[in-house]
Amino acid sequence: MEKNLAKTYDPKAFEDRIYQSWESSGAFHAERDETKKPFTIMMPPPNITGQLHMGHALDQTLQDVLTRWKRMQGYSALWLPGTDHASIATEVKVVEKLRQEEGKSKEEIGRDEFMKRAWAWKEEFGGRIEKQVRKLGSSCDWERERFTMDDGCNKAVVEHFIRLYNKGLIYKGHRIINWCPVCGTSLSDAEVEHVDKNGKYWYFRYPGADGGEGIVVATSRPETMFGDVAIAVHPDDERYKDMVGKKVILPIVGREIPVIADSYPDPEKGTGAVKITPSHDPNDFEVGQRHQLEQLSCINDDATMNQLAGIYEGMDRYECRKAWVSDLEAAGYLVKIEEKVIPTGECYRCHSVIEPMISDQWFVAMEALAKPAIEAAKKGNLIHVPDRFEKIYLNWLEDIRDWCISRQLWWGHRIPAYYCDSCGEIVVAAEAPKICPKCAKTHFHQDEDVLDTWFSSALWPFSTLGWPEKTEDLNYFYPTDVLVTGYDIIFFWVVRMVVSGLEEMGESPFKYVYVHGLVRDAEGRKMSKSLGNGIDPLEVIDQYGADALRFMLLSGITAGNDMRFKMDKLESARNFANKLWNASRFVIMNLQDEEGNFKAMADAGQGAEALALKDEDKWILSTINSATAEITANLDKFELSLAAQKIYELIWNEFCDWYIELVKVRLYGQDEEDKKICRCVLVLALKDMLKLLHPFMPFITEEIWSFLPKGEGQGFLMKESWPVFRETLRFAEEEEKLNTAMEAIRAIRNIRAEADAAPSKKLHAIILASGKEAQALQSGQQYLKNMANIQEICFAESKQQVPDEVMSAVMNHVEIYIPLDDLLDYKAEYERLQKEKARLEGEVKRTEGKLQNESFVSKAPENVVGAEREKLQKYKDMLEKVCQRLTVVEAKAAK
RNA sequence: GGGCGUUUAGCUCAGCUGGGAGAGCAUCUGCCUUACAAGCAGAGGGUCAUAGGUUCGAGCCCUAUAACGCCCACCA
Repeated sequence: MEKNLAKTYDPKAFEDRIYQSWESSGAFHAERDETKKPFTIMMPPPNITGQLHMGHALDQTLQDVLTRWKRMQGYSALWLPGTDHASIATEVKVVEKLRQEEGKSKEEIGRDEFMKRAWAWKEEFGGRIEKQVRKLGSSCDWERERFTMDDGCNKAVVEHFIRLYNKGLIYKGHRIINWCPVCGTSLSDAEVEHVDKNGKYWYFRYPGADGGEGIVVATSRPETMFGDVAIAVHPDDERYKDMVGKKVILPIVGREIPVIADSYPDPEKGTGAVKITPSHDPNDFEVGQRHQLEQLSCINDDATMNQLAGIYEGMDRYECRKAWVSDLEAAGYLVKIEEKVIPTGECYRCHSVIEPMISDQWFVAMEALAKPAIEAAKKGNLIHVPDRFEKIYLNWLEDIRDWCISRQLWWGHRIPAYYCDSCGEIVVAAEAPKICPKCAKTHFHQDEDVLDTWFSSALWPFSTLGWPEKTEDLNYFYPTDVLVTGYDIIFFWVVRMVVSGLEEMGESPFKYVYVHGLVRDAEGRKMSKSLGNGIDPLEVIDQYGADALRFMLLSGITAGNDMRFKMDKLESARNFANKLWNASRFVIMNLQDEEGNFKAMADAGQGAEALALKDEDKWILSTINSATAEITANLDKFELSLAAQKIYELIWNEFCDWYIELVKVRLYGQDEEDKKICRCVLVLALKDMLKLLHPFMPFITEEIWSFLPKGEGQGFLMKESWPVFRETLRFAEEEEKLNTAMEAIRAIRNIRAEADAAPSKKLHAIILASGKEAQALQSGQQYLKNMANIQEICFAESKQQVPDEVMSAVMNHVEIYIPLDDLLDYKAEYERLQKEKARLEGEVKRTEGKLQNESFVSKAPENVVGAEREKLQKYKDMLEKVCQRLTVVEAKAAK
């Protein structure tokens, strides 16, 4: 067993091992514990077809940070994982596999056989993504893992369906829906993407049946003309007043159709006359209903033309369009062609053009269901982070249309509706009825269709906790606390979860919706398979470690905004891990003797306050203490990125750059009692920082933790308590003192660099100081000596004691002089002082201006005015000193 | 046609309730100093898109404009 960390940071050496030990010890499992408050997050279930991508990685990281943080805060934190059956996506893949491997279609093997293949697919690939999620370090409760098509979820889906049906909120309707001819199924409105495409308006003449001129109509879809049943004009349109009620002839086809008056046509658009095709256009469908028009379909489910298209039967819709237009043109019906951008609906899965079609489908009546969901957000029972997404959420709900939930697929939850073979009576029930309530016959067949994937996803926050049973889990963990997801599925998922949660549970399924953006590539493009610009999180983890990936994904992001994936950010995160690794190695080294046993430490049983702390000890403890408060406040406000940045600065800038360096001289010194205190503070500080960092970088912090001395009953870091701010660890005076010393150190280092004095060269310093600063530097002499490599410091009483041949720096109440003999570079100093003078003059001018402004003095808060006065004094003071020095240096530089 | 976001250092982005412009990377200069060169020390670099307004005070609030991006919308 190694006693200290390995020489180099190698995440591969421990990440998997640590994850396994967490999981096998049950550390992720959330118990119902009435002494604790629950904290619940439902993982958005990844598709079983999916591979882990960067979007998941971000999503997972955000959730894991929140879960680990709350768990450390003492909540019973449940993060429930699972996968989604992804009806269409999976079916497409299984069909494809079947075709490739066996050359068969799904119809050829039949429904039962197909379902077997699909389940086999699920078994094979469903587990893949779970392994990948583990790689990220996600601390979810695998013992409660669920699948949207497992028994419990199935039950919930059927129950929900039946309940809505019985309330009249689910109905079967013969309506126009979005049809994807390639996927071979209907789609909901949300599943249709709108794309602007270059197209045309063709203007055709429909001659009058009475031999008159008829009407010219523009259309972007000539191939639907076979389904035309009327021409509509606006009742107030003078041009067509006489035509209303008359008939026109459908060109070539010869069928007579009426001219009707309806408010739908816009006289400004096209010719003001619209051909009405109720079967292939949603607007025309409505017009058709208003006027009881026939519904003539001319396109088949696979987007070929049917017999209504006559000689074009069997042609693809676009082939037909071409031929039909040229035939119309030849026959003299084409009036003109106009280039036009046509808004087109595309299938969100396969991007083929949606065909509006009339068919029998199941719908959820949304209007009544939407109301409570709107209320929930308005009343603040549902809070969006950032809040602008509330508007998007509300807009969608306030303008909601009925949701088409049936899909002409096999993989999914089969609709629990049964039809009597004799009389056609519909019975909605969990199981096939024994006897028909209408005709008393006994043969039934189940509806062939399955439900929209999102119908089951909508139940996820409570179906996973056992609903419809009244389980203890449901009672304890519901409603959940936060839902974390990307803005791209607000409509598909978030809205529907809220709706069904309110309907079935009477409470919003979560209090907060944390919405994150997309992870784009370095050029800002969306990562996509077709572009091939995706970056595989697993490869990144392999190379840089999961901690680096997680930290990188959280750095510099804001809720709701997209981010770019940059390799240099990743390296920076990895470097940070490395920095922590080495600092920890240093700490551990100093705790141990040659055999690796822990040396004696001052007893910190009563806390750091009980120790004989030196100023720098108080400073670092105080700094960590206030950072703790800030980081916690950031997390409370979902400002994960700011929290991550603060812990980064704390570890690197404060602890590594200053505290470790300050304390080295003590560790290498002779005072054994003081060494004990040093070790103690180092461990205390490191432990607190590891805790603060743990939610962000769980692996490295856990690994380091395992090497540190632990108290009774201490095990995993992930089980430790989140640090809290302690009033007794606030040391304002020491902070001020150290800040003065640091400023002086920086000033001396600057002079050294300017004068090109080697870092190894010992220097002397003469300091002229007054007030608190004088005291701080007097008692902090050792800091300057160690940190700026000063051999001797002389505190002068007056300028007279300062030799001529020096370089200088001016601080508030402090002047530092460094004799440099041959290395003197007055020119450099002159330039620096000039700049400093200009800066100070600016500051003096600005503050003076403010203070001379009477309304500022009278209206601004007192403390602001006071601070401004102090600043003015300080700057004037410094400016005076700089000017004095400048006259000396100017003369020297001139020589 | 509506709505939203972004515009801050060369690049990628932070900037909490309005009170002296920040980080990472890149650049320049020194350093292999016994935790770390995946590092240390020092330095340079910004009219916070533009124009108005509110305010004692604006990167932040209001109005308008521009560029880029996104979402929603049933259009022939």
